[in-house]
Amino acid sequence: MAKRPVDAQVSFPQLEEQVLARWRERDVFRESLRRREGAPPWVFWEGPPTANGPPGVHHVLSRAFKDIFPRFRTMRGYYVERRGGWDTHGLPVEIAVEKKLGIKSKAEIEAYGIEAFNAQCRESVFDFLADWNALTERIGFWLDLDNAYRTLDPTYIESVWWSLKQIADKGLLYEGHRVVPYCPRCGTALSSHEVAQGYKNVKDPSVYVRFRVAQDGGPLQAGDELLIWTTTPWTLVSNAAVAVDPELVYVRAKTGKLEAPVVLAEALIEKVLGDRDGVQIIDRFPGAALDGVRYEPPFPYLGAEEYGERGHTVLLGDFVTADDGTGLVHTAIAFGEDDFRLGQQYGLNVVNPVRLDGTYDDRIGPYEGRFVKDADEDLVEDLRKRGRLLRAEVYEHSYPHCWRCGTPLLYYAKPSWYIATSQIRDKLLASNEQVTWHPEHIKHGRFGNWLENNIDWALSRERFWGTPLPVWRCANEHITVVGSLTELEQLSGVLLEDPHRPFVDDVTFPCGECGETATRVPEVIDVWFDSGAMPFAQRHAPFEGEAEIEALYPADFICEALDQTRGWFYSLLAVSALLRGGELAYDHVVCLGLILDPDGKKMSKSQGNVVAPDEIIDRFGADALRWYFFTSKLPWDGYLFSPEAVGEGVRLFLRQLWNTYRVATMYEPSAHTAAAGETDLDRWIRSRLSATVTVVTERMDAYDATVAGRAVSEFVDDLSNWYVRRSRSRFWDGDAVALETLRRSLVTVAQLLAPFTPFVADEIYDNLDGSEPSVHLTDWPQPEPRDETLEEAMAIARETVRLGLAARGGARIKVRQPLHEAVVVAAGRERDAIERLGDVVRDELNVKQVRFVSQADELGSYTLKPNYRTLGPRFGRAMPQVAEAVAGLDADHVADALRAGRPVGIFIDGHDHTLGPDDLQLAMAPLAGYQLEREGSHAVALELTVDDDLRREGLAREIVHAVQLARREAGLEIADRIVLTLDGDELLLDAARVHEAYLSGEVLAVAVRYSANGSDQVASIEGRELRISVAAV
RNA sequence: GGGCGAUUAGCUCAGUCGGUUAGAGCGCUUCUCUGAUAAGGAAGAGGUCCCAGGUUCGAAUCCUGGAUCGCCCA
Repeated sequence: MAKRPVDAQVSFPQLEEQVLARWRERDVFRESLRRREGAPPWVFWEGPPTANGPPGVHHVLSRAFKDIFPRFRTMRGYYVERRGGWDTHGLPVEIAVEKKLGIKSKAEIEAYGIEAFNAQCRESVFDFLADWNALTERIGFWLDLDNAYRTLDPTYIESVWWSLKQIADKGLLYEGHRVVPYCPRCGTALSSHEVAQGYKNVKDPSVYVRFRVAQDGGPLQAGDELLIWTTTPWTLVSNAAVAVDPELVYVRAKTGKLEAPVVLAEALIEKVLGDRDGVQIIDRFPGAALDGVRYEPPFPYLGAEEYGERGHTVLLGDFVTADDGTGLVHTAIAFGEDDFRLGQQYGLNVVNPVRLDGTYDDRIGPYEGRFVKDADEDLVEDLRKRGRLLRAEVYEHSYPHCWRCGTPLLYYAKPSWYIATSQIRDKLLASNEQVTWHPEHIKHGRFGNWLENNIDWALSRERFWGTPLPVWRCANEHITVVGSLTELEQLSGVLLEDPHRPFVDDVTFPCGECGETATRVPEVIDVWFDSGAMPFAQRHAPFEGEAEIEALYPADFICEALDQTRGWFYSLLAVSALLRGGELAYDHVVCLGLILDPDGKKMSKSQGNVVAPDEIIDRFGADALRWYFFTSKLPWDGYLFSPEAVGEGVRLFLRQLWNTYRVATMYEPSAHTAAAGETDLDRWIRSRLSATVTVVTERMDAYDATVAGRAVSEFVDDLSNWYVRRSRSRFWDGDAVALETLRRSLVTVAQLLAPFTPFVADEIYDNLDGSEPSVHLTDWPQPEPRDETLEEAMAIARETVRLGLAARGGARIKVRQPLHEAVVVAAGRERDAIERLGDVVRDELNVKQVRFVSQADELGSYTLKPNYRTLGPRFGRAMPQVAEAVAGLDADHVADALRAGRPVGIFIDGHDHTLGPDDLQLAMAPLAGYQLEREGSHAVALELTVDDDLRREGLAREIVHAVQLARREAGLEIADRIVLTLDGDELLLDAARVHEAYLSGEVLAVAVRYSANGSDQVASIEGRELRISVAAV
């Protein structure tokens, strides 16, 4: 029996707090782990969030999915360690601290002191830890927060160092150049995220410049002019080469305005030269023909020899388009991504005449010391004077600026440390190949493409708060990569308690090769490497615990939002591949979509459309929010989030479940009903339950919470709207079998729901069963054998009822008015089904009997349709003729034939063909004059004649209804016995007398009196007056 | 500019292997039932399956191109 009464007006948020208290008291989470000790492990990795801001509703999404599958797997018998983790390093943390301190540049940070600055960072990353921990618990995300790993811990950093040394030992760590968006004023590179914040529409010069060909080459002659276009004249002083598309068609042409022939893409003649008519094309050739042509640079400050052999020549590039410009692209190695890559490809030296503060160095003679952007105008004027300018315009476009100080960013080649991931691309792809992605398209789409185009991992950041790059270098450029704190101690004699900057910067040691002093390079590493190292770093491996990293891989399950494809999903895979080759890093990934507001806009603070999780949870509860995320749609396409949508789930599912559960606690089983035995209805709901267990298990095994959850909700609907509804009178009688069937169903539902809505599931379990301290400590239910015949029969019976009720609706006869007969068209299995469940059908339709006709003739006629699904493949092109032939058949005749098991012949294209029962679809057509509802091959008709007996019976039911209302009006409890006094219209009183036993039973009257009474309530039944008095006894 | 995804009823979403009357819930209208739970049941209105081509006997579904939105990258 239930331990507690159940409040119909439950507050789910309050209930959840009670359940949380019970979990704490009974130590349920830890107990769930203890009980599975020694069981097969199922490995989950937590992708660490940063706790320097409050958690949002999108964090609840990922945390809900990170919870549901571990809970499910635990119930399935696995040991699922769930260790929390915090990402603690990185530029966002630094920026938050800069804001707090009111400083804006690296110089200011250095002035403030790196030690003090990093101390601030260390503190701020846990500013919102309490919020995160509270939310994690409140939403029922079972995660070991007490032992959470933190990327700032020396043990964690040491594991990261170890892995970097492994990578360096394989020759995959190197220093190279990289073009980054750089703010010359702040003296720092910006992350892509920061760059995205700072785009502004600006007017830049747009100049077409003439480069004179230096010597004959290919189709060109010395003195010809290459036309190039740029919006950054300041980069022309370090022009290194010109790029053309090898396949694009170029021309050598004479214009009226210039003496020398010019060279440009044919497609752009009009755009560049203004008109086509005055242009005389001398020669046409593909860009490949220009390969190697030597030209004179626009400015004399840096000679070709500075760049190497291919300096100031035409190169072939795959990024050149004929969309704008001239089809010949000015290439300045140090100032553009494409330029830089092309330079690498052709072995050009990186020559950068711009200082870190954005001014030219002494190599650019007259311009030395000038801020590059400010030199644009003078440089253009210089070109004009020397006859090197074709024309100069103003060009409006969007260009990135520093979001902090507004300075235009420069794309700028800087030295940087790389991991040569492009060398292990095959291993990355091999590892990805073994991953099961949800949704599947990520694998060869977004993620696979990204891996295919893998470029080396730019590992270093010139910042302060991060894992220091464990690389030491001496004056002779000898490199030492340090793999542990102990190793550093052995080299230097210093054992660092805190390996962060600035302490680590002070550690030096004599170089192992030459004995010169080695000092650490200044960089810290990309935070993504931190998180990618979590599989081993969270355990301080290989220094503690597992000495073999291999034992820690792979994860069975990880889950993050879509934006992690190039983030954590990549860093995990890459770190794994760097250390372990192409082995599987993680088996299943659930990749969640983004949460948008109801208008489809991304939630952001500046838009003011952010929904705080507490707002939803306080109103509807955590179960409601979880349920919404799991079942409202497939999670990877993103959500249009609104509180109302969450509320709908509460109303439609949680309330229905709760009320069904409440029914199960309202009635006591009574001994005398125990022998009544099990009915078809009981067997039906058990079979449905079993089917539900099967489907939920299967879908959850496949990481499909959506379909699994919806299957549970369909079952609860069947339980509530059919089983409970049909079992009311048995519950009222205390039928032990019915009550036990309901209770058992709900306990199993609670188990199925435990991973979805852990609070309400546990409350139901605890109150209805409670043999374990929590539903989360039970084993996942096993399906029992099903009775599919009965399930099908019930479906047919319910369909029959549906049609019958529709027929009543059509005839406008209330359900309370009994009718003699329902006539049902059904044969074979269908007839068996309806006969078997005849009580249900008669009762629901309120008819005295159900009569069957096996043919439609009495109620309507058949129509006939070809089954395209079977006939299409067979007849193909002849299908229209088949359809025509079928339409020509006599439907009733065919129905007879098929019923008798005889095939039907048609004649097509001079051949006879035989059609079987599967090839034809019979449907009912209505016949006039009957109150008939039909659908497909089903039909139900009602006999509408109401005689006096039926009329009295109908009136008796109306009276019952009226008395029930009077009881309620009088404030009586549901089980109160009454003395009933009736007076009024004689026809009504007559009906009451005839059906007095029925009436008394329904309204719990110990006696019925027919007389006038002072305290009457007046009811009107079909316009006749009935005065009712109810007196509790 | 490139990649990936999405587009189905007023709203939120399903739609299996291509099969001929495209579904559900919510909302709306009408009715019904209430000893059934802020419920239940019946009926109704509501659709250019984003657009245009193509493949096919047959396309919401497959192919090509385009539009719009979102994400990622440049």
